[in-house]
Formats: sequence, structure tokens, C-alpha cells
Amino acid sequence: MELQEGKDKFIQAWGTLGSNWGINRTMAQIHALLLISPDSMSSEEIRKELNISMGNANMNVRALIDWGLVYKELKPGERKEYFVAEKDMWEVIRKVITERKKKELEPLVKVLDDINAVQGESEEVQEFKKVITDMQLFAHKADSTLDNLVKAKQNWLMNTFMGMIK
Amino acid sequence: MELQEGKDKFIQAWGTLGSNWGINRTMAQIHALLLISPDSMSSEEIRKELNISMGNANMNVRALIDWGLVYKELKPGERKEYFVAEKDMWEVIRKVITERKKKELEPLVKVLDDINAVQGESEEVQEFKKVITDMQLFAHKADSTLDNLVKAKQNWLMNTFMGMIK
DNA sequence: TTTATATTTCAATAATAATTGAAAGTTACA
DNA sequence: TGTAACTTTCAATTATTATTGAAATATAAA
Repeated sequence: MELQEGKDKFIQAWGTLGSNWGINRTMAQIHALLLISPDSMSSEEIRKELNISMGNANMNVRALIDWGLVYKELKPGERKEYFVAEKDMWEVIRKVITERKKKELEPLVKVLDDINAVQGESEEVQEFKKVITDMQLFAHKADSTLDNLVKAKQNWLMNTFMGMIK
Repeated sequence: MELQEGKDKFIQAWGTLGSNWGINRTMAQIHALLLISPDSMSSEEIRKELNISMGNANMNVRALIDWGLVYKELKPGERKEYFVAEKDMWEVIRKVITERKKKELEPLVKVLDDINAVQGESEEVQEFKKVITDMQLFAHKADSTLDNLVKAKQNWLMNTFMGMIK
């Protein structure tokens, strides 16, 4: 396989995957592009490479910066901004976990804690509270597990975790 | 908080959350409704409760059955089909993990393995392959970790895992 | 078999989300 | 300060995804 073909496939795949990850296609493609680019890229270069509008490029680069997946780089004597991706895969994963946790888990924890205030002794209430309580248990566990994972040093996933599981 | 209010909030929240989970709103709402219902429900009852069309109810109930989150129940002497949710929260989580893994992780693993066939010695190729290899490492780890998690007995998450992490 | 009840399918429509394009806003330096 | 280079914003448009509604299919009992 040629480099260019590999790159294209990767950008394409990361874009598609992004959709299933709560990240829009363009945002994921820009991320992919920067990940495999040896040098930082300007907005203009990104725009050209992916054939997207300036506005689109700008919005999605901003989003990537918000996620902490991309950094702004200012070259001395240059007016333009350049962008580099965080290349440390462990960091990338931590940041994705952090953001997804925020979107997917934390609101659930909040609602469940909230809902647990339902009063009553009837069978229906019991049934309801059982579901909520069970769910809370898992949600809180998942929440703190992911917190620990994110706090953990690199290699934790690789060594300790795998060793422990089997 | 009254039971009805709690139920509504839960259905609402689960529906919204669903969107961030790659599950459409209606599918998630039906799931929520069945989870907290003490009895199995017919298509008609679901339809009425959530104010959705028959077609919509049908499609999403099917999807829930495909995910293994809902079972069909036939009552003797009755023509209609009834539906019950899997109430064991551990099973629910296993099934959600299984499906999300299928959608979100497996295609990535496949593409990465594929792309690693890129040939060349140039710096650019090196950079590219480094990213891909790093990613592969994590993807494979995550893949097998989730496999093990899904295979594990209930309480694994609760006891062992938590104990291990800290 | 016919009828009444229940389920499935799917093209048309509606709702949601992403993208463009153009105008407004910034900023460095001539 | 004025201007050119660049960035940001956002209403309008386009693309994507979900939902409806109605017709087609299936099935149990009369």
C-alpha cells in the first residue's frame, strides 16, 4: 500500500468512526489529518486538503482545541496560526474519555441521583427505585473508574490493567 | 417527587442520553419505559405512552430485541405480542458494550490492521506508521479488555476491578 | 376460506445536524 | 490611522437521520 492511499484510508476511516463517537465527520477528519502530519498545518492547508470551507475548518479546529486534541502554534514572523495534534496516544485517549464521560455519563449520574427522590411504598415505586438504584450503582462505579483511569499514568492501561484481567 | 414525575424524567433523560450513545431517542425511550414497567407491554401500549406511530414503535422494539435488551413475550390466548426489558443491569451493560464495541471499536481495529501494510522508509512513512502502530496498540488492548469484561461474571466490575484500581 | 386483528415494510415527510458563503471582526505593521 | 491578512460568526442551504402513515403481509379464529 502506498503512503497516500494509507493516509486517505485513515482520514476516511477516522471520519466515519467519528460519527459513532459523537464527533462529527469533519472534526474527526481534521484530527486524523493533523495526527499523521509530520508538521503543523495552517487553516488554509487543512481547508485545501479536505476540501472544506474556511468556516467549517475554523469551527472544527476550535472544537478540537476545546477537546485538548489539537494545539495552536504560532510561528515567529508569521501572521497565520498553525495547528498541531497531540501525538501522545495515551493523552489522546485520556482526552477523548474525559469529553465522552462529560457528555455521556455525568448527565446520567445527575439525573439518577435526582430521580432517586421519588417517594412511596407501592410495588410500582419499588420496581422503579430498584431499576434506578441498580443503574446508579453502575454509573457511579463507571464514573470513578474512568476518573481513576484518566488520572492514572501512562502504561497503566497497558501493564497493570491487562495483567490483572488475565 | 411523585412516581409519575420520576418516570417521565427518567424516560426523558434516557432518551436524551441515548442520542449521545448512538441509540436514537425513541429506541432509548422505549427501553426506559420497559425497564421501569413492572409488567410487559404491548406495542399499542408503548405507542400510546410515548405518543409515537405504530411503525416507529415496531422498528425500535425490533432494534431493542436485536440488541438483546428486550424480549418478546407471548401471553397464552392472546394474539398480541408483549415486550419485557432485560432487568439485570449487568446484562444490560454487557449488551450495550457488545453492541458499541461492534460499531465503534471493531471497524477501527480492522482499518488499522489494514493500513499497517503501507510500505516505505521515508520520514513521512515513519511518522505515519508510528501513529497507526500506537493506535493499534491501544485499540487491541481496549478490544480484548472489553471482551474480557463482557465474558466476566457479574460483580467483576463491582469488586475486583474497583479493588484493583484503588 | 373469510374476517378481524396484529405486525412489518417503506416511500414520503419532518426534524436535526453539518456546511457553506459572505459579512463582520481582529490584529500586525506600512 | 489605514490596509491587508487572517479569523470568527451566523443565517441560509444542504445533507443526514428519524418518523409517519398507509399499504402489504401475516395469522388466529369464526
